[in-house]
Amino acid sequence: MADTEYRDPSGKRLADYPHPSVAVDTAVMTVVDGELSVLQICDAVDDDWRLPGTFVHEGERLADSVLRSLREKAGVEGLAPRQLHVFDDPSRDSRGWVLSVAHLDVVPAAALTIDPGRARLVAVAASGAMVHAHDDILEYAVAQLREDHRERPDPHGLLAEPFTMTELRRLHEVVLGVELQPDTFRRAMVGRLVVAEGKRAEGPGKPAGLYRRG
Amino acid sequence: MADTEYRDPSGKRLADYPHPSVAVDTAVMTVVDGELSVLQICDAVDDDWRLPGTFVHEGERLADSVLRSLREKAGVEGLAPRQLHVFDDPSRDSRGWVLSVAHLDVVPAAALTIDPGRARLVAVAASGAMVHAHDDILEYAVAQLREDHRERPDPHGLLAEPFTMTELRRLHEVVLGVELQPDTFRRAMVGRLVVAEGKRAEGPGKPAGLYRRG
DNA sequence: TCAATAGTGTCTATGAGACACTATTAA
DNA sequence: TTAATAGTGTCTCATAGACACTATTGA
Repeated sequence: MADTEYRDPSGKRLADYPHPSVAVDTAVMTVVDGELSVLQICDAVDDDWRLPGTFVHEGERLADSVLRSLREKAGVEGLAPRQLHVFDDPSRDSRGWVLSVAHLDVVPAAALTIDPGRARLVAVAASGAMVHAHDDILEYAVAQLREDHRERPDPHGLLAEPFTMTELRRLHEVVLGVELQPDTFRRAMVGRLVVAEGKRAEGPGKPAGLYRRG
Repeated sequence: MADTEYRDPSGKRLADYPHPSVAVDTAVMTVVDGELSVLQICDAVDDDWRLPGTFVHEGERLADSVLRSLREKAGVEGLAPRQLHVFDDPSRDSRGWVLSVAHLDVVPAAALTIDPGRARLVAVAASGAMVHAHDDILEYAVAQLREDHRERPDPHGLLAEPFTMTELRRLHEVVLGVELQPDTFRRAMVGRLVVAEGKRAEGPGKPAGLYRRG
């Protein structure tokens, strides 16, 4: 793949330039126990909590680096990593010149099997400071997640289908961090959903209709 | 800055990992002659038109790499580069494993002095294919630019202050690629502008009031 | 005066929000 | 029946869009 004969106008080969280390760091987000939560791992070196990440391997796509880091560092199978931002402050990482490409991956809690020795899920509201400015990454991730949930119903498939309108609303309330009017929410979302068979009753009260994502 | 003693859990130093080349490629956008336009340079190697870019120098911030590449490759003084996306397809660049961090920089035409031997401004609508999938970068840039112009008046300062409401509307029409209703546009924007002194008449007709960005 | 451009009054359609009402179940 | 939850009818208010009107200039 690499054309080792390539030389730039000044005669230098690609390998003659100094190269940064390129890492991916990922905010794996989910909703569990009515809380918007993020996956943290315990850093083997610093014994600090941080977001899972890894250096990019040769010829690897960034999304594949993300999925590999989640498997190796947290024993978690990721889904669809999405680029957020490149953090490029040269003093950001004490190990040297590292560019970190922040990612967001949203995974239903049901698909996350957490090994307590390696990883934990922490509510975003309660998540303390992490190393290497990983809090900044979390901020980007939450902002992106909220943006996604403002228009579309359950855009990342956090709910098991079929789901009730109330379940969908509670999900959006948790992600957005605000209470939503049931009637307004229903009218905004019903056109973007498909009706599913059957009803579901949670305790007393009229059974709720069921929906699937469009 | 670099801690050369750092070793990861498997005993490898940072430098022992293979490293990608990291480049920045920038869509410098402006509006000239009523056209949304992009700066292209003529590639010295391939003799193809492309977006200006460079490899990132050691310890350099990405935004500084962008500004340097614009100075060196196009003789242009950039303003405020903004990250768009990392293009990471390993086969994207024939020279080898290159990650390209796409940027957008919006510069008023008045601040762009184009050396015809090195660079040119091309209307986006008429811009043909560029090398290394630089067309993808342009798509991201245009989408971002339109997003910015949907809410805020002249968000990147393309107009010289003070300006008339009609000048502002024509700018937004060019960027968004649609015609806008003068009255609706005025009412949407007037609250986000500050009134400036004086009037300006362009030919016959009532002289227009002047505004500045908030 | 007329032509041309700037700016406003106002009607209408749309949609968000709020509230009250109806609907359907368990106990 | 009552309590609880689901879902709808409808009023109000804010806003976008459209259109017509007024305002102010040069020729």
